[in-house]
Amino acid sequence: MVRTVFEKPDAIALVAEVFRELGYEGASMSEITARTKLSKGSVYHFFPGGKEEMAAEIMAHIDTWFVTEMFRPLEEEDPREAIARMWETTDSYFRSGRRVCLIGAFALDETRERFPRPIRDYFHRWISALSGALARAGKPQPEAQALAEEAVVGIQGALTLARALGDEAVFGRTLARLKQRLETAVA
Amino acid sequence: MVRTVFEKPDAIALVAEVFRELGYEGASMSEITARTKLSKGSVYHFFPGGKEEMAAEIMAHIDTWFVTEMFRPLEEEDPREAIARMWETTDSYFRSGRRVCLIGAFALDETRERFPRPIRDYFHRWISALSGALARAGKPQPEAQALAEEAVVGIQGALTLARALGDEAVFGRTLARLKQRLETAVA
DNA sequence: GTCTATAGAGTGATAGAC
DNA sequence: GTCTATCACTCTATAGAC
Repeated sequence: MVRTVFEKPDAIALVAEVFRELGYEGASMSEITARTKLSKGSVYHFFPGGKEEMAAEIMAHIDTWFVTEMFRPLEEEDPREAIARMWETTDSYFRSGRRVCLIGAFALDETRERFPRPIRDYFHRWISALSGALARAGKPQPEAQALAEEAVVGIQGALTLARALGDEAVFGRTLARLKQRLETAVA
Repeated sequence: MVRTVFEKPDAIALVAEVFRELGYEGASMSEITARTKLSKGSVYHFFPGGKEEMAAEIMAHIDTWFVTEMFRPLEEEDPREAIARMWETTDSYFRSGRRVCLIGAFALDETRERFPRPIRDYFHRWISALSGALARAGKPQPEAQALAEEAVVGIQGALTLARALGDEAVFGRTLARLKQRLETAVA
């Protein structure tokens, strides 16, 4: 019998991809154990609260990653540089449109009722971090807020369309268009 | 024993709302029968193929509705009028952002693998109908296609954000912005 | 009475929890 | 692995339209 030792951060990342691909209801325990190679014992060792705890920890993990890699730079560093890096981070995180937004997917069905706060906070912070950066780059407040909202809306929509059309190019075109528009706005 | 008689179109519409709210995997037979008041007997009478047939008929029903109310007008009628009506139809169909796009939600998880064609065709036809209308209104082709894609991307993104933020206003703002942009483009 | 659509208990399989 | 609850689905009795 071969025993593989997992660390909790690995377990979170592995289970996250199953939820991302199948959604909350679609991610059955048997699919989770089959796809991750984690045993049922390991899964309940890491997540005594079961599926609900797995999803909560995954969302917290995603949120922490975005705060570190994107939101705090937008809030604290040179705004033009942070915005430029945001497009690269977005493209690489979502694998140029091949990976969906787990939190966006959770928002669409009743999974939202289980986790309203983390879902709301994630998008709210993205928009407000970007809006703040645009404001520091010289854009007056109401337009900065509108542009930030347009960008996050566009990213989510492009992820949906890329999956629906089976054509990731729509994601790249959308990012390029939004990047151009924000650069023009703070030029 | 009280017997309620349903017609198939009513059954499709009732079941559609359950799928729309819960997603494909989340819409269990017990939720479907509980929420629609259809008995299991009725459900399997109308949809002998079970859940898969229900979802297929629901998507066909949605597609037919959009073709009649939106895509054919965009393809055949006065383009400026049809585009103006498209914004009203979109706002009313999605209940100003309170109702999600079932086909968009299906695209995000493995449900897409069950119904790749209807999902792809729905969005493809929306974009190409709108692109054609913009072209007939005088917009040169490559820009018409890009604007149409931007509009459909924005609608989908706004539906996700409206649900995620629990704030339907983002949907109204997005529709207003896109409407303005397309009108400016063909002015 | 006939026939079709509905009601809802019952089926084996599989879910999540432990 | 074991548990119970719930899953998708089947089946039979019968209500109600003719």
